[in-house]
Amino acid sequence: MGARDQEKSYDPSVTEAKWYAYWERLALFHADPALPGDPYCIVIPPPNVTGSLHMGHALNVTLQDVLIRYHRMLGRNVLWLPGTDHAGIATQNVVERLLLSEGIDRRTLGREKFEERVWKWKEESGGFILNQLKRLGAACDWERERFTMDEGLTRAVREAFVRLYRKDLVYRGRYIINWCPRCHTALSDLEVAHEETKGGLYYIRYPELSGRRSVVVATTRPETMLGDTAVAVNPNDERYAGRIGATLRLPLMNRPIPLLSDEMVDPAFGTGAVKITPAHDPNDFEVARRHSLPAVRVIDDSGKMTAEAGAFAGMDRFACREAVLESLRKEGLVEKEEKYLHNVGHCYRCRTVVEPTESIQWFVKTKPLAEPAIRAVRTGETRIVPPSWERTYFDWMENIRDWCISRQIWWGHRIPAWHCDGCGLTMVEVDAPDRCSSCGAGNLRQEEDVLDTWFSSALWPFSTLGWPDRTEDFSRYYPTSALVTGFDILFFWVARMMMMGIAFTGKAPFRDVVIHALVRDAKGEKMSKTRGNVIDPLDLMERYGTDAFRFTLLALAAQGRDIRMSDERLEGYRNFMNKLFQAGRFVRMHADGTTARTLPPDLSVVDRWILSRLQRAIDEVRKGIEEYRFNEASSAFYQFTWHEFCDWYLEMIKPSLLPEASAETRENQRAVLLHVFETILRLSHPFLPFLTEEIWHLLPGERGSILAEAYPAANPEWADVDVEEDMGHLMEVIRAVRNIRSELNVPPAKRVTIRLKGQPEDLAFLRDHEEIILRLARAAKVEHRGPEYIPVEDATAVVNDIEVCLPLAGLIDFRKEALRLRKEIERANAEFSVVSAKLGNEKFVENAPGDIVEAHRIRQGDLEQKLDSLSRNLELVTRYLS
RNA sequence: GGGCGCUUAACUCAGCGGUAGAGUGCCACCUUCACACGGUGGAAGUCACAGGUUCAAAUCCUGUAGCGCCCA
Repeated sequence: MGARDQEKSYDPSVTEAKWYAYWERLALFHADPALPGDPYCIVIPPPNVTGSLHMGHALNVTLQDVLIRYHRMLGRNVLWLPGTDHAGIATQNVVERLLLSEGIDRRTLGREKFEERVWKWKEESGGFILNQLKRLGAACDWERERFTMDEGLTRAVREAFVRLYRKDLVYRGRYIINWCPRCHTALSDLEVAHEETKGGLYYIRYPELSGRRSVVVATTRPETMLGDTAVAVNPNDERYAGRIGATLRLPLMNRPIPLLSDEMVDPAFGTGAVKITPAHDPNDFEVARRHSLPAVRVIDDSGKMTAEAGAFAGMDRFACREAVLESLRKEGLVEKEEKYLHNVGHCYRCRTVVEPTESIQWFVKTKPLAEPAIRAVRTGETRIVPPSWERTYFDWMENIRDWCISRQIWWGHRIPAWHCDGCGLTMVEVDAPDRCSSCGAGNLRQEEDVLDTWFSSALWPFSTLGWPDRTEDFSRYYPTSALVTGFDILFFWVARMMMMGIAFTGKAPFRDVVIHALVRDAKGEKMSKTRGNVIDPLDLMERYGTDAFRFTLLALAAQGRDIRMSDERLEGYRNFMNKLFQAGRFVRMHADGTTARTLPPDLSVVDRWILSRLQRAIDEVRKGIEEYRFNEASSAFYQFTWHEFCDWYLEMIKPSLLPEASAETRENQRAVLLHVFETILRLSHPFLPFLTEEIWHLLPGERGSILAEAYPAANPEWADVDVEEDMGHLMEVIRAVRNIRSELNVPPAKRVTIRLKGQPEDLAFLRDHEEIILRLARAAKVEHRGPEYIPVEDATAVVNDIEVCLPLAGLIDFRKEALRLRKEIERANAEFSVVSAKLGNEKFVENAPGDIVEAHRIRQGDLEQKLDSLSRNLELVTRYLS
C-alpha cells in the first residue's frame, strides 16, 4: 500500500490534477472521422470569450460530458466540438471599459486600432473559460476548437449572408428598431428585456387649430410629443365621430397635425385618442406608413433631444420628459396625471431603457425560414426534450417577426455589402468587389455595420464542421446527435440554428434538443451579480471535488425543474465519493494481480444476488442517460452502490475473503468482487470521470484509461428473480433481529440466539446461509423450531411465513416488547383493512387486472398470518405484565 | 391579456392510475479489522384546496388559491 492509502478519506485535489492531462496525452477526446462506429456528435453551446464559468455552464457542460463519455464507451465515433463566441456587444463593452481605464475613448482610437485591441485582449484572456471546462473534466476535442470570428467561420458567415440576400431572405430598409442609446446600436426584438416599471400616464390636450374644441391624448412618454405628426382614434369610436380630418395644433411645437382614424387604436385605452410619433414608436410607425405621415426624429443616438425638439434640443430624454410636462402644465394642457405600471424595454446587455428609433438596418425575412424549422419538430426529425418545450418553440416560430441583424458596433462580422457613392448601388458579395457593377466606379465603401452575434451562432452546428466546404467532418458528423442547452436561449439560438441549418444543409442540425433548467441558490433565488448570490462553480469544485460537484448537478437535474444548489447536497455527495473510494480500498485489500478478471463458474447465492441486482442497476442507469433523465440515472447508481453493494454485499462476503475461508472460496470471491466493482466504476465513469479513473488505476492488473473501456451492458442471464426473492427474505430476517435488538436495547456486544420458527421447507434457505445471519445479526447461534414452538420468553417478529424469535430471558423488558408488538400489529392491521376493503369490493375483483387482484389476495393472506402470530405473541408477553 | 410550470416528511426534491419514496436534518445505540465524509435501528406525510372520471387518484379531468417563468 502506498502513502495515499494511509489517508483516511478521499482527497479529490490530488486526483483531479493529473487525469485530464492523461486523457489528452492519449488523445482520447480526439475524433477521427476515418474510424468506424456510428457517429455521435455534440457541438458545445459556445460560451462568450469574455465569460468565466458559471453554474449554468457547469450544468450544461456536465450533461454533455456524461453523454459524450457514455457514447464513447459504447463504441460510437464521438466528437464533442468546443469553442467560443465573440459576443459582439458584451466583448466590445469589456474592451471599451478597459480602454476607458487607460483614459482612451474608442472613437479617438479608431475602428482598426480598436479591433486590434479586442483581438489582443481575446488572445490574452479569451481562453480562460476553456481551461475552466477542462477543470470540469469536459471531454472536448480541443484540436477542433473554433471561434465565431475565426477565418473559417467568418467565411461561413459571409457565404450565408450572401446566399440569403440572393434569395431575398436578407433585405435592407428603413424601419423602426430597438435602439440602445448606451451601446449605440440597434437590437433585435429578443434583445429587449421588458420590465415592469412604475411610471405616469399623462393626459395632454391638443387644441383644434380652428374652433374651440380639442382632443385629449394619453401617453406614458410625453417627451415624444415633440415628434408627433398626427393624433389617431379608432374609426368606430363614436366620441370622435365627425371630427376625423380636423387639424390639431401640436402644443409646444405649434405644428399643425391631423386627427385621423386607424383600426390599430384601442378605444378602451386612455381617452381613445393616441398621439402618433412615427420615429419613436413601432405601432405609430405602422400607422404613419398607412397614412403617409412624415416622421420627425426628436431623440438622437445618445438619447438626447435633437434640433427637431426645438427649445428642448440637447436635453436628455428623461430630463426632457419633465421639462415638457412642466411647460404643458404652465399652458394648462395637462388634463390628468395617473400613476401607471407598464412594461418598458431595456437593453439586455446594459439595462438602459431602449429607444424605439427609425433607421436603416438589415433584416432577415424569417417566415420562409421558420416554416421548415417548425416542420422538422412536428415530424420528429428533431425531438425537443422534455417535450413540454415544443409548444413554446411552436408559438414563437409561428409568430416570428423579421430579425434585425445589423449592429452599429465595431466588434463582429462586418456585413459583406459595398455601397457605391456614385450611383447609390449596394453590392452584396463574399469577396470585396473592385468596382461598382453598375456604374464602374472604383471608390466603393464597405458597410459599416456588423452582424448580430447570433447570426454567426446560428451557423455554429455546421460552420464548425467546415461548411460551406464539403469536409469529411461535415459529412461524417452532421446532423449532430444532441444539443444541450438552457431554455433561456431557445429563441435566441436554438430556433435560429434550426432555421439556418435547414436553409443551408437541408437537414435539421440536431437529432435531439435537450433543454435543461436554471441553477439557483439554496434559497431558490436566481443567481445574479446584483443580488450578490452568485455561487462560483470553481469554488465548489475546490471545496467538494469536481466529481461530487458534477454528481450533485446530475442528481438534481430533474427535467423541467430548476436546481437549487446547496452545501448540504454537495456534502452528501462528497461523502458518497468517499464511500466509493473506501470501497475501492476494500477491494484492493483483497484483490491483487493474481485475481482472475473473469467470473468463476461456481457462484454463491450472494454473488448471484449482487450480479442480478447489478443488471437492474445497469439497465436503470443506461435508460436514464438515454432518456436524458440524469437524476434517475445517478440516483439508481447511488442506491445500488451504497445501499446494496456496500451495505449488504460487502458485509456478506467478508467471511469468504478471510484467511479462514478455503483458498478456492477466497479466490472466487475476489474475482466476483473485482468484477462487480470494476463494473460499478465503468458504469459511473460518465458521471465521475476523475474518481473512477483514479480508482481504476489503483486496482490490480495492467490498465489503460477507463474511458477506453466498454460501457457495461445488462446481461439478462444474470437476472435471477428467485435469488433476489430468497435474499430479500434473508435480509428481512436480519433486519428483524436488528430491529428487536435496537428497540429492546440489547447491547451490541451481546451475542444472541436466534430461533427461527416455521415449516422446515420455509427455513431451508435460511439454514443454508446461516453464517450470513450469524454475522450480520450478531448472533451466537441460529436454532430452528417447528410451527408448534411457543416463544414464551422471546421477543418476536414475523417475516413472511416464519417467525423470528429472540429468547431474551432476563434481558427482555416485557413492557417494551408489548409496545413494540402492538405497534407492529397496528401497522399490519391498517394495511389489512385497506386490502380487505378492496377485495370485498365486487367491482374491484371484476374490473381490476387479474394480477393486481391476485397480488392483493396474497398480501391479505400474508397479513392475516402475520397478525395471527403477532397477536398470539403479544398475548404471551402480556401474561408477564400482570 | 396569452402560454408554461410549481404546491408531496422539518428542509430540498423524485414519483405522475394499483399498498407513499430519496437525500439532508432529527432521535437512539455503536470508535466491529474499507469508510465516523461511517454503521445499525427509529420517528416523521388527510401528496395546496374543492369537485369530477375510475373498481382504484399524489398520479387523469375541471375549477379555486398561492408562488414562479416566458411572450404580448
